Amino acid sequence: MSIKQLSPSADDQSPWCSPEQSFLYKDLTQAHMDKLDEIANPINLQANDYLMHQHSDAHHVYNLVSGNLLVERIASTGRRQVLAFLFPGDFLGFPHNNFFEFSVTALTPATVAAYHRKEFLRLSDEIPELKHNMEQISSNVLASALDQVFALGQKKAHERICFLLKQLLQRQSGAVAEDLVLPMTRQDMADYLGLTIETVSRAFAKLKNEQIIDVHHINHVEILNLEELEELACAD
Amino acid sequence: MSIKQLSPSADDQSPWCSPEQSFLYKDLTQAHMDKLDEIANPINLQANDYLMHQHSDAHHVYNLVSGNLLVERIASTGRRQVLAFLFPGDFLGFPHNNFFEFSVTALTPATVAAYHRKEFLRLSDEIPELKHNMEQISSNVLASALDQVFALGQKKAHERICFLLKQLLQRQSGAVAEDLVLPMTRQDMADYLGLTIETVSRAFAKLKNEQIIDVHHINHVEILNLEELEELACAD
DNA sequence: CGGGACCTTGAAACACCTCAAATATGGTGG
DNA sequence: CCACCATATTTGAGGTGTTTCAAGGTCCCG
Repeated sequence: MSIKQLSPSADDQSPWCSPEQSFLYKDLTQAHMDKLDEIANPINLQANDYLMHQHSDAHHVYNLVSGNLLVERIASTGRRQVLAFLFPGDFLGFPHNNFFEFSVTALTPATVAAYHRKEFLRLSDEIPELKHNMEQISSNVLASALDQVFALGQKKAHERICFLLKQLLQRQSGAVAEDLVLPMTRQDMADYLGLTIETVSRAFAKLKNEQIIDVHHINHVEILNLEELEELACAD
Repeated sequence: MSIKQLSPSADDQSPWCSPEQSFLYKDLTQAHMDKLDEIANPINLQANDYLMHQHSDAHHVYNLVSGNLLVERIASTGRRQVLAFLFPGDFLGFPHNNFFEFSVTALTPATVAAYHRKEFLRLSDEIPELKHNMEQISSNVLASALDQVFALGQKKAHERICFLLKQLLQRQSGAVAEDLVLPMTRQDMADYLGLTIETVSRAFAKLKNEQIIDVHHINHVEILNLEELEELACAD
């Protein structure tokens, strides 16, 4: 099955995943995009489906086409840390690790392009721009992880919530301050930010009370005071 | 000045930084090691010297030869997060980031090999084994960052201390359970683990009281019960 | 309309933080 | 070698933020 069958567009000249959406495709020629598409296998996930499990062999790498994913690590004690939320265009799976030290699950129905790791590596050796994009992506992933370390180490509960909201606003394509969609549950946010679900809930109440946000619907938030939110979020 | 002048060995056939010590040199031929050495510039640091400052241009990448370094990020609010402790053989500086989003300072007198970023990249394009080592190093750095996220998000104070001690025991070459050296201050540990200095001190007291460690000297610890320490440290 | 999952709110407990003081450490000059 | 100083660390008491436990409310879907 060709990956192109997933594309809403019937135009065979355009890649199924546009370069505007995905960092992976940045600066690639049409011919190179086609080569990538040739080795791509589409995977459709329902909400709560697992794309991969912790400690599994890393036979594939992935690119998220649509929907939202969650990356988590669960300890033997049952404690759960959410490591990342993924958005369309995000790349997943480090090609130089033989194992995935995390699980990945779908928050919403999602479509993922899967590449055999070896084929992908061969292609990235062949296409310098692709290799370069991979290096940039690795850099960005590390930067995100370090931002999370800073947030968990230094910020208070309501600041961590602002950190998350700011991140969602930046990374959700098409997100606007008037209607920010939260694709994850309060528990997911809590496990991402190193808090409990109750603390997350109280932090939302506090931010609402301070007129920084308004919660229109459980998963729809309006940013009323973006400046103040960023002030609270950053601290760097 | 040749980097070899730093080597305690007068043997010009052996690299100044041995492959046993440094991941960067893994599987490199003698000729390739020599090429690396040719573009290396030695830097000597005293304790508390800065190797680089946050937001500075990344003109170089580095390899730590001797001594211990600390990687930190300081927010505009003054809050400080220690991102990593570095040991001999550790690589530093992502070649695909144009800026350093952290500062690096010496905990002890240290020697660092500096490489011009562009020359280093040229060489890594030329030597596949070097490129491969870089990819492995990037993977390992990310893995460490994710471990830290888990620790900060999910672990209690004394568990975080165990996490740090276990890490030091693994990464300090030549470290033994009978005499583990702590090259950093309590404040550094606190800022690494997202705690205060007092909490770190009390966590040490608790672990000592429970006969898991013994504090021979401020910076010299004996691990009395490694199994229990790892049990507390891990939780994954 | 009913049931289950998710979310919010309240009260009490706890871990960690803050502030303050005491103690220990390491370096320096006599 | 010792006294002295600045700095780092420990310890104590009290306060705060977060968690825990429990109850009540909301939303969604059949």
